[in-house]
Order: sequence, then structure tokens, then C-alpha cells
Amino acid sequence: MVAPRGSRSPTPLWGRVAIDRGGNTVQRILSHQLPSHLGETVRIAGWVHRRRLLKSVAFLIVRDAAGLTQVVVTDPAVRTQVEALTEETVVEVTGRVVANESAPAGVELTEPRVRPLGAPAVPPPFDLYRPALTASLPTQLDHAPTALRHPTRSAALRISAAAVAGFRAALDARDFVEIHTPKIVGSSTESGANVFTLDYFGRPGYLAQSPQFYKQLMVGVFERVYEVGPVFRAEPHDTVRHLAQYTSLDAELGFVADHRDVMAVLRNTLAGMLATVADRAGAALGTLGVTPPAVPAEIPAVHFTEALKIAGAPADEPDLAPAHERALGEWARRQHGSEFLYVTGYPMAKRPFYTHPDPARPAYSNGFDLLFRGLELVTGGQRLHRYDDYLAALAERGEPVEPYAGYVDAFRHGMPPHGGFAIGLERFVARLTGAANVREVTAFPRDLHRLTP
RNA sequence: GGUCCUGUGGAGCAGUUGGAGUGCUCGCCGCCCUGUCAAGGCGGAGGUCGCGGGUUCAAGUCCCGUCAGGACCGCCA
Repeated sequence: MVAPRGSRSPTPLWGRVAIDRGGNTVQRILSHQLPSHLGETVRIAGWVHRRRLLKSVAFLIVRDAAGLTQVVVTDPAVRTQVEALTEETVVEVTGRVVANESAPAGVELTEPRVRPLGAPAVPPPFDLYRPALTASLPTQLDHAPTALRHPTRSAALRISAAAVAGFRAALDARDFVEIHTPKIVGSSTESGANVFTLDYFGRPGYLAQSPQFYKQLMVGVFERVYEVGPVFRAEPHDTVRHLAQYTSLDAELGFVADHRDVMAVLRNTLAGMLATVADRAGAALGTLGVTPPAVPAEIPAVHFTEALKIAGAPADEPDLAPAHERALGEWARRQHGSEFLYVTGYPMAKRPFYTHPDPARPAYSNGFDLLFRGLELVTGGQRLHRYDDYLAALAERGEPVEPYAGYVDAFRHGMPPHGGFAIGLERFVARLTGAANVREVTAFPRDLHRLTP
């Protein structure tokens, strides 16, 4: 039995086993398993990808989870049946596996029996069987349930799944514990943040815009934690890199010397993610023509003040604009041959109150961003870990302690020096695959204008 | 929230300084076709040019409003 490319485990059964009178297996198999069943009668099932009706022969192309199967139809009765099948109709086909050089995959099914598993499908408003999906992004998003069936769209989602698996594997290997924090919260994480409000049994509640506080608290339990989960931002950003809901890959670890320990963990995590993508989503990478970049043993890092100079920004600029980040991405590739670049020491004024300052230059932070091909992919840093520092930080910003009491109080009970980071999954996949818009790599994106499907 | 751009059959586009019948590619329907590979050939159906108003002898084209979508920026992952 042939395992799918990139799979390390034996192929599981995709249907119940059955043996026909001739002793052949007629359990359902997937398209990529056909070569190991030559001469046998097998059963496949999937969606009608395309029909090609010629005079003396008709071809029925069936798409399943693993790929495409060509079914050759010569029997007039079966042909009549096939002529009535629209694209995307779900069918089951039993037939003999025959090697044939003129078949696209080298094998095909002959003498088929075709059984529709549902009514003829209503075809989507675009052609899923073409190499490229030519519908505009809004059209694709409006028809996401079918648009995502196109190999290029599903490939991005497979890469996304592999990236998450790699994130977990990389951190599991370093004794991190996966946690699950509430997505409905009683107060916003960071002052001034736009959060979605909801009615929580008559009280105001909010959709969590970050697991930040909870993952820090859980450092006090496990030392090292991570979470894969949705975060919600009610900010009216209307760009190709913003979503109202996205998947945040969060990690936090205790007993760090400073942010550089966090950066080292992030570097290894990214390498693990890309390795798993190559391992488990090799076919998807091939579909999209993507070669994953190498992660340097040490990702180049520049201080914020240096970054401003490189980007040609005024020295008193408080933050990096997107154009500056693009320039820095170019610089990193040119000077260091790296698709990744750390920018460290962002001004304290531009970071949240829990950010740890640089002891040597207190106006600057021990916080960092990671740019991936010129796009902000990760924010991280060292956090405050002393109760008194939290009180001082809030006071300095003119913020009351009360809304944060449950969080800040925990620091009275002993918290180690710690830090962490959050990777934007959709941005990671978009940059990796070359997608111009994060919506292209999100199954059902939520943004300023889109709440359905 | 600011700036700019775009709305033309099911999909993707063209339509030159306003000027007779809105065109192309793909899909769809019908017929034809030695095995197709994004099949090919012939024929056909399908559009109040987003909506409302205005200018003009004449508006897909110009102006105003409105709705929808997109890009950039602010901000952020």
C-alpha cells in the first residue's frame, strides 16, 4: 500500500473492507493507492471533477482527498448515466485498475459501475477543474465552501494545518504544555484595544483579543506553555494583512535571562514549523510551487534605532511603518540572505504596559518583532514579572489597577522572569505561499465587511 | 476613519475624444468527434452596462448622489 507523500503513518482505511466473489478487495481506496491495486476491482468515491465526453469513449475524472482518478466509460448505459452527472456531484465508482500510459496518472479504472451518492450537484460559478482558480477573491469568498475545493486553495489550508502541527511538535519537544484559555473575558487585555462586546448573562463580556494575560499566569504553573487559538480584534483595519478573527500561535516561557532567550525559542519553533510543512505538506507545496525558506541558525537582529536608519526613517519616528518593514525585509535578504529579521528594542511608549524595559536604556523595551519577508509576523518580548513593576507601569500610563486586578495580583505570588511571543498563523502561511492577501489562506475569513459564509 | 480605484450575461475582462446593433475568453445548452489531459470543431441561449438623478440631439462613456467591492495609509499578528 502506498502512503501519501509526506505521510509517515500507514494509510488508514477510508471505507469498510469487502471482498467480492472473485476475491478482490472492493473496500474504498483513495486515488493515490491505485497503482498498488493493479488488476484488482476496487471502489473509489469522490466528486465529479470533470467529464470529457467523446464519441467512442467518455472520461470521468473523480476527485477525492488524495487527488484525481480517471475512469474510462465505454458501456453505453454507463455513459448515459455519466452524461447526467454535473461537476461536483458525489459519486462512488467500482471498476478494474488498469495500467495505461495514456492515462494521466499511469493508471485508470475501466469497466466501471457508477453510483451517485446524492442528487446532481449545482456547479459553482467558477471552474474547479482548471489549474488556476480565476474567480476574483470576493467571488471565491462568497462561495467559499466550493472555492476551497480547488487544489490551490486547499493546499494553503493543508500547509496551515502542517504549520500548526509543527508549532505544537517543536514546543512539545521542549517541554511546553498546551493550554486553553478563555475566549470570553470580562475586561480587555490592553487598554484602548477595540474588542467585541457581547451579552454575558446580562453582564458585558468581551471576545478575547489575546491570550496574553492567561498564558503569563500559566507560566506560574507549568513554566512553559503554548496555545493555538482564535483571537478577536474589533479594529477597523481594512487591509490585506488584517482579519477580525485570526489564529494566534502563542508561547510563553519562564526563567529567561531576557528577550534573547525568547527569540532563540522562536527561531527553533519557526524552523520546526517549516520542517513539518515540508514533511507533511510536501504535495501542497508542490501544488503551489513553493519552496520553504531556510531559517538561519541565528536570525539577524537589529535594534529599533538601527532599523530606522536602515529603512531611511526619521530618527524620532516612534514606530516602523509598513513601508519601512518592507525595506527592512529587503535589507535582511540582501545583507544576510535571510527571509527573517528581528527588530528589537521597540520604544516602551509603543509597547503594552506589561513589557519589560531594557535595563540599560529604559526608554526602549526588551520587546521584539519578527519580520518575515518584510511583514510583521511575530511580536514578543520579555514581560514584567514583579508586582511593584506592574503597579508602577500602570500608574505611569495613568491606568487604574482595578480592571487588571485578577491578573496583576498573581504577580504577588511569585512569578519568574519570563517572556513569550505570538505568531500570526494566517500571515505566516500567506508569506510562505506568496499569497497577496491573508484571506486567500483563510477558509472563512472574518473582516470589517464579511461575516458570512 | 483618511486617500485613491473599480462596478458591463454564471466567471474573468474589453469598450479610444459621448455617436448606429455592447465585444472577447471561459462556462452553460444542442449537434459532431480513434483516448481525452485546461480535450477539440460547429451552432445557440443568456446582459434594465450596480442603483437614482442631471448635462446633451444622443450617456456603458461626462457630472452629482447613493450602494457594493478592492488597494494603500493609520494600527496591528
